[in-house]
Amino acid sequence: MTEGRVRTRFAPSPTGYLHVGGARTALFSWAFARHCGGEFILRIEDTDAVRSDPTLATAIVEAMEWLGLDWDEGPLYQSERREMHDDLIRKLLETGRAYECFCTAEELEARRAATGRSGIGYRYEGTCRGLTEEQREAFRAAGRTSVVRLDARGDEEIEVEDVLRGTVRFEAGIIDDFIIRKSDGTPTFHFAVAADDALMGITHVIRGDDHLSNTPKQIRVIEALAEATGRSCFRLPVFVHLPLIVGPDGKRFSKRHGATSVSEFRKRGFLSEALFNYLALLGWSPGDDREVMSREEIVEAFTLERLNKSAAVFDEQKLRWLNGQYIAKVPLNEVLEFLGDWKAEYGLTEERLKEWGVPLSPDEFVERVASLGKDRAKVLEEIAEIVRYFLIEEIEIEEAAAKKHFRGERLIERLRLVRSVLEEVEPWSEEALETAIRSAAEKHGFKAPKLMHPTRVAVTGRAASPGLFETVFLVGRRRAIRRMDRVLEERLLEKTTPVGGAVS
RNA sequence: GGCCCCAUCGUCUAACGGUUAGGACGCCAGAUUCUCAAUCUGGUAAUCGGGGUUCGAUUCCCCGUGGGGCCA
Repeated sequence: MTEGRVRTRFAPSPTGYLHVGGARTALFSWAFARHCGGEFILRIEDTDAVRSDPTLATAIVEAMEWLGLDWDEGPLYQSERREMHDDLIRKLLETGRAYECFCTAEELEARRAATGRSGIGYRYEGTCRGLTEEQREAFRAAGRTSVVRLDARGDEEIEVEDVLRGTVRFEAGIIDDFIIRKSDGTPTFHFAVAADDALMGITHVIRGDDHLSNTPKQIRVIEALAEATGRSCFRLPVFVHLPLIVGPDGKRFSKRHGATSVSEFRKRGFLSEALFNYLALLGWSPGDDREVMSREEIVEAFTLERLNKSAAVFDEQKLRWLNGQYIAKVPLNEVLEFLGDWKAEYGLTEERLKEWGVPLSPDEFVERVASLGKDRAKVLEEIAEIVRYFLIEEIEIEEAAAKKHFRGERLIERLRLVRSVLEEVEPWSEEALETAIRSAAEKHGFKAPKLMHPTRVAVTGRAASPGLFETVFLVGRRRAIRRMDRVLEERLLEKTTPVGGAVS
């Protein structure tokens, strides 16, 4: 036995991807074990062969790894523990703590209906509890299948000791003789969970709030097992029932609220550290004003006492903010890795850049552009969109941007002026561009921004971009001029009568 | 419906009987820059309601209300 040593576990069932709610539960279990110098175990609850999918089990394991939630034992598969479960159920049968039940679904349904109130809250009466061996034989001979039920009778109320909620009392008789082995021979969830947690020496069962109501059943399983086997491992763990994560409508956070699985967030370009940090802060706080915290800092500060009792709304806005904080710190090469092969995707060859008039190698160009996107993105997947006009030939001019900056005195003249600067400036560099455009502005009596804003819109199609000179530089001399020309042409076509005089 | 849990700004939370109820996200202003982003300043905004207990309740107790979970 691991006396005194904290052991926690995370026990997802592979019926879906790792949900952020599950991930947070795992995170708290993990952080508690790490904080205490204890052990964290990953157990896959794949007992339900029908609904379980091995692919999903793999996906969950990967998501755990990605989040940095490493485990000391596992992944253990519950399905591989079948023999142990069978042995224990046999023991319960032998000692009379459990019994075979031959009631058919139809019989149960009829009795349920007879209780009225649409049958909600029906409790099995224990009909098969006192069956003799002869009666059982008769049922078998008649071709009836059986399940195994736990004799869960008790006169005293069941107390669940929960770290967050104190002692939660359930009235005696609230639970019936529930099934611990289904007719197909597989153990039920309540049985397997309780048995495995005990068998594995789990000291703290940290799980979702939704299991609180089922805990009395699991306590009954442990009690029965202790009695039937006499083994000391069958004693109650400390329970910690975490509040759920809910959507903006207060309902359990689910697909209809948008992305919910860890892998989706990963795909969209949320960083592992950011999601980890955010999840840690959802229902827990370090007690001081820290918000941006590393895994180490979280482990260091983590205690169960600082967990919150009420449900928390998943706020993607705040996640985005945190993610932005981490993106700012992440090295560019990691961002590039996420972005994939831009050179291939956008055809950024040596020749293409040369044709655009960008005096950079494809690698340099991609780095510069990605870096500009990185500085502005809250989520990695947004980067390509933010810097799109650097990557493609033809751009759309956003209407709002045009409306805002293609106006005012001598617009055409200003655009032509900049165009001529782009044509003549040497060398094609950020610094030279700045000097040339600013002096041209001064020379012709314009405030620099008067030249810059329309230029930005013409060259990027948008009212917002990185610094104008760097932007123009990266768009390239030829491509920038083409974009200016296109705007000039369209403006002139728009106004049938030429505006102002030709430039100089 | 029965049982159980929960309740501080819109959201995440701090304050474990005594604070002008603090911080963060968002939002709104301002500073800064050529715009955006970032950054910095300032502002907006909360103790669900009613009873108790107490010299004093966000905090403890009860009831109500609301939300959620489990039970099929």
